[in-house]
This record gives sequence, structure tokens and C-alpha cells, in this order.
Amino acid sequence: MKILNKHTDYALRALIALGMNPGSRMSAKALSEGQVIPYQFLRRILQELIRSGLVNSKQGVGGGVALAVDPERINVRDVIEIFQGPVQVSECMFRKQLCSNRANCVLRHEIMRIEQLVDDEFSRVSVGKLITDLKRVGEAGKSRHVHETN
Amino acid sequence: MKILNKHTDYALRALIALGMNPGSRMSAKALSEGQVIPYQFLRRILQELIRSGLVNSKQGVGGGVALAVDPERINVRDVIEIFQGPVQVSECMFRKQLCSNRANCVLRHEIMRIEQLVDDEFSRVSVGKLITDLKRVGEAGKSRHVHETN
DNA sequence: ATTATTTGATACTAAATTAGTATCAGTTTA
DNA sequence: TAAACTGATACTAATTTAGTATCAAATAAT
Ligand code: FES
Ligand code: FES
Repeated sequence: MKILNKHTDYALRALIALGMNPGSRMSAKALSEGQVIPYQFLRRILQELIRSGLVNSKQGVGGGVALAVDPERINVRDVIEIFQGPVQVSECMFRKQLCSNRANCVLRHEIMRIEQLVDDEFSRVSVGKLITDLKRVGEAGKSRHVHETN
Repeated sequence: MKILNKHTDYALRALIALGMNPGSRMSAKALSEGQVIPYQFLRRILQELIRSGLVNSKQGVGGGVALAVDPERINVRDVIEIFQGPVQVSECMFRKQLCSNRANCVLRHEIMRIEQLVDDEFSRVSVGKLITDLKRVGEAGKSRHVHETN
């Protein structure tokens, strides 16, 4: 049961990389090589991040993408939502009118509670926090990359 | 981002149905009709529940499945684990030795925290609790079915 | 102006997972 | 011995996720 998919994972890595040296504009190519993410795949992910307003872009030589908002104000929840839709544990479909008392459904109720909890927790983790933590650890540890799912 | 898949969902519905009238043994056919779950699919799900020890089975006429353990001692986490594996938000693969300080990875750390939280919460929801709640609500509401994902 | 570098838009393929179906052998009861 | 069951297992279909490819348009440097 995996919660983050590659889109989300790569997006987070890219955002963190962009936030590491503030104000930096990086090309998809550079990011792809730095974070070891398939170029074309990353391109599409970046395009979504641009559409969502989290990063801005500039075409042409010397162009690339940069954070459009303070990394403190980007949280993991946002990114999950962009690539995987809102957290929802399960959803009743009223399939063929069978579910006549959705409002009273206990399982649904419990599940929504947990769903909310997960949502809140992911909201609490900002890219900014990840960056500052990474930097602090980096002082000692010295590793370049960011994170790798699978 | 859906957390429960159909296997888990149907399994839970079956377990709840079995627990509703204690000691009852029901055939896959009856369960399938009662809960509106595709018969052959449910059969395989039940077979897994049997293997896992949560229910026992009896072959032949009048046979079927029944809960093997107290519904209070079956929780949603158990069922998720059977059908979707352990909760794991994401996992570092050490792909090509790039991830040299997994232990210090901040994203991983945060994610494991949330993972643990989700796990704990699902552990807290027992089939028994769902049943008693359902019964209480059922007094008033009067609906037959259990829950429906999608 | 021309060329190299970059994103924008979008279509496509491949792999993996999830959902669902089918079949036949063996057990139990009537 | 027939009917109602589960056990085991193989199979197909649908959906989602992951990844590739292409071409147009923008920008900057030469
Ligand atoms: S990148 Fe490997 S553990 Fe985070
Ligand atoms: S079954 Fe419809 S809400 Fe639970």
C-alpha cells in the first residue's frame, strides 16, 4: 500500500532542489540530471507544477523553472493533491441506490476521520521544513540527492 | 488518492456481515448476493481471509465461512495488510547507490511518521466496533447494506 | 538572421496494478 | 449419487501509473 506515487515523489524532489538555493532558476535538464529523474517525465511534472502556480518558468536559453512561492508555503499535501487528487480513503457511489443511508454509514465515518488526519499531517510538512532539515543534516552527512521512492 | 481498494473493501463488508449475527456461517453465494459483490471475486477474497485465519470455512452443503476470531480483535489495519500489504508511504530503493544517507533522509523521516500514524489509526478501528455502531444506527435508520467503495 | 536552448502542448506506448471471470477438483450433506 | 459447497489456480479485462516522443513557440547569444 503505497501512498506517494512517482509523480508526487519527483515533484517533491524537484521542489526541494529548487528551494535549496533560493531564487535559482534551473532547467528541466539540469534537474533531471541532478535528481536522476527521466527527463521527459520530469518535464510533464514540471508543466503541472507550473500550471498549479507553485513554480514559474522562462523559455529559451538560460530559462528554466523556479519556485513561485515561498517553500514554507508549499506542503506535501498540496503536491499530493496536484498529482493524485485529494486524499480520500474510499467513496460511496450510491451504486444502484443500494446505499440509502450514507450519512449514517459507520465505516465511512471512521474512514473519513482517518482521511482527515492524513490530510492534516501531510499539510503540516512543508517543503521549506524539509529543506532546512536537509541542510542541517547535510552539514554532517554530505549527500547530494533528495529522496527516492519506489 | 484512494487508500482502500476493492479487495479490502469487500473483505470488510464480508467480515461485517459475518459478524452481524454472531456464529453464523454463510456461503460465498449468500454473501455475494447480500452485499452485492461479484461472486467469483468474493470467493477469492474469502479464500485469502481463510488463509489468513480470520475466518474458517466448511465445505459441502450447508457449508460456508464464519468468523474465526472475535470481531473486536479484527481491525481494519489487518485487512488492509492482507490485501494491500503493509502501509508504507514510500520506500527508498538505494537505486544505483545514490542514496547514501537513508538514515538521515528528512522526507523519509516525515513520511515514516505519517505512515505510522495511519497504521495506528487503522489499527484502532475494529470490525467489532463497526458492527456495534452499525447496529446502533440501524435501529433508527434501517438500511441493510454495509459500505460501498469506489 | 541563425542557431542553440529552453518551455508549451499534446499524443503516444509500456508496465504494473487492480478488478473481475472461469474451471475443475475435492468435501459434505441429504 | 446429486446438489451445494470450498480449494486451488489460471486467465482476461480495465484502469492507473510510468515513461517516451514530437513539434511548435520563446528567448538569448552569436
Ligand atoms: S532518498 Fe533514499 S531515503 Fe530518502
Ligand atoms: S456504503 Fe455507502 S456510505 Fe457506506
